[in-house]
Amino acid sequence: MLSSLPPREREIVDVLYERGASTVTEIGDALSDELSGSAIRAMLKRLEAKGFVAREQSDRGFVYAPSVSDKAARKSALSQVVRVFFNGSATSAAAALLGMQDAMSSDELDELEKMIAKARDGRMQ
Amino acid sequence: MLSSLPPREREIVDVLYERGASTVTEIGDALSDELSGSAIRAMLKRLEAKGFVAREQSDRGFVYAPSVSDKAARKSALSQVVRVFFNGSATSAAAALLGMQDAMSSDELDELEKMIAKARDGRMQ
DNA sequence: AAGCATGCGCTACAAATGTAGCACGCTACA
DNA sequence: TGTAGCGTGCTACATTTGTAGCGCATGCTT
Repeated sequence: MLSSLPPREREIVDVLYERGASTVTEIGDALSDELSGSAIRAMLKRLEAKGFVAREQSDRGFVYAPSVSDKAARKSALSQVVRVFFNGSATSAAAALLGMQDAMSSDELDELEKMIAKARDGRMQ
Repeated sequence: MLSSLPPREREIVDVLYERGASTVTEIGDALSDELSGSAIRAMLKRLEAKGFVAREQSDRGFVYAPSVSDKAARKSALSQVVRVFFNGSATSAAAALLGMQDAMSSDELDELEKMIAKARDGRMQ
């Protein structure tokens, strides 16, 4: 569970999910505040020990990536917000999403309607 | 920002958002693992100092509640997942919500469609 | 070849977190 | 009226986090 991580470690895996596999330098750039390379490396080491990130050699040096699949992490994160803030109702959460500033484009709304229709079909039989 | 909290503190405010104002005992019951009352109180004290929870007297003793409005916290939490896991696309997030196990009831789907129509209207003019 | 910049791991250490224990006051009830 | 129990606050302490510094390799530049 990502939420079991201390804030800084959490921030770093977030960056990793956001940008995909990254080097220490890239992570440093992505972080909100300046942070020494060795500090970041120490974090990554702990995260690796805990099994949240994996690293591998590349031509740019070591790159780090989340070791929990995007899919699983997404699902877990969503369930968490739904449970905590929306009383377990995925619908309410979706509704809130609709209401956010960066409101969706018409195309996106279309697509969403399609998905709803599909969900309805699945439910029918 | 809730994500700046250490795991245990975070867990406690989550409980508070989930159940609303609660006593120390209730919080203890809601937590996944057994935890001494004084431990919980110490957490709450820190959370209070940081401005994340407020407490007030009630007939059942002190009750603690989040001091950041549900609305703001919700929004912030959603933005966070959308940014980190859905590349900033609220639509993708909503789609993922549709696909979750606790899939929605027909009624809920209906309601969601209404909301979409409404969003579309808002966008039109 | 000497010097310089990078990227790395290790270690150390201050600060924050997570937890338990103790002592107090206020019930309630034998 | 003692005494058992609960909720509270304080303090102390082990562990974990967050960060910087050092020294080592590697590769590039002149």
